[in-house]
Amino acid sequence: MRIGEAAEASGVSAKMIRHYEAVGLLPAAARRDSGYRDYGEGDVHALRFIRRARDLGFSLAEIAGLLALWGDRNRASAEVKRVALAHVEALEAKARDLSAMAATLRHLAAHCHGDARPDCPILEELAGGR
Amino acid sequence: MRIGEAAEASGVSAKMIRHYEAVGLLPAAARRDSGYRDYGEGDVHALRFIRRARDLGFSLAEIAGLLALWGDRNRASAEVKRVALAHVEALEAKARDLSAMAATLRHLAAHCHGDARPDCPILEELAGGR
DNA sequence: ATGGTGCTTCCCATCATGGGAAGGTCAAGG
DNA sequence: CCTTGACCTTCCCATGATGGGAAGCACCAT
Repeated sequence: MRIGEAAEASGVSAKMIRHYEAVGLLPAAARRDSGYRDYGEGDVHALRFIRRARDLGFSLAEIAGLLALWGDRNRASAEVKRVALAHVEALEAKARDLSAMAATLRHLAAHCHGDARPDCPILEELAGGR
Repeated sequence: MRIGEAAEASGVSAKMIRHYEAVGLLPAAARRDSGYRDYGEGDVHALRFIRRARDLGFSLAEIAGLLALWGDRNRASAEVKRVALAHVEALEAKARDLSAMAATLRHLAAHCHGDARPDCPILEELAGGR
């Protein structure tokens, strides 16, 4: 199938499919005489794999590792688990950071009148009001 | 003071100070005869304001708005509060997304033996194993 | 005057993604 | 047979915030 159909079938845009090939995440696709890229079911599976991994927040570098593990029948599941849990830690840390920012800001906003008056603890805090 | 001292005093790198000026977040700094940028206390206050806003996850575009509000003595605090709460929503949404990813992945990892055997529900899920 | 430190501008890289231009390919229909 | 339109190709540029590094100028202490 052509790249547009592979994109449709996998949920990865044609633009990104070409990009993944360019950065070496995917092997160079087969070509028709016309020069068009030609994909099979196996390629679509790999693309779906990548999309799901992206949906779980893995970077392309991490996905490259996961693809290698996926393709290695003798891999130890311990290795996969290690990569996954390291990523979980990173996700949770980032989530905590964002939640902390949100909490701080929500606290400041709670003390802001939010009316026509100009005084506002949010700006005062940003300006270094302590 | 020169840019290095302003960077030291504000916690914003010299590189970023120049960048903020280049993108219009800050007015062009005063210059000495030598061509060196010259900063005063007011500039350092603005830089600290930016750094604190960045620490709370505001984008440079949002900060531009906050700086304008900060400099407007007649602003209504309602406006500031509105911007802040919209940002809180965005932060919380992003935190939820990350937490959801982490939870999904942690769940998958919990069902992965994590030993020398090759079978692994994490890869199976990514491969679309349902 | 010399060395070292700090400043200047300019270009490049990151990471994942998309927009868009210029031009080639192919199938359907007049 | 030729046109039209949808699809493909490559290549360049942009995003957002930050940093690295090079080439060259300014300044200060020795």
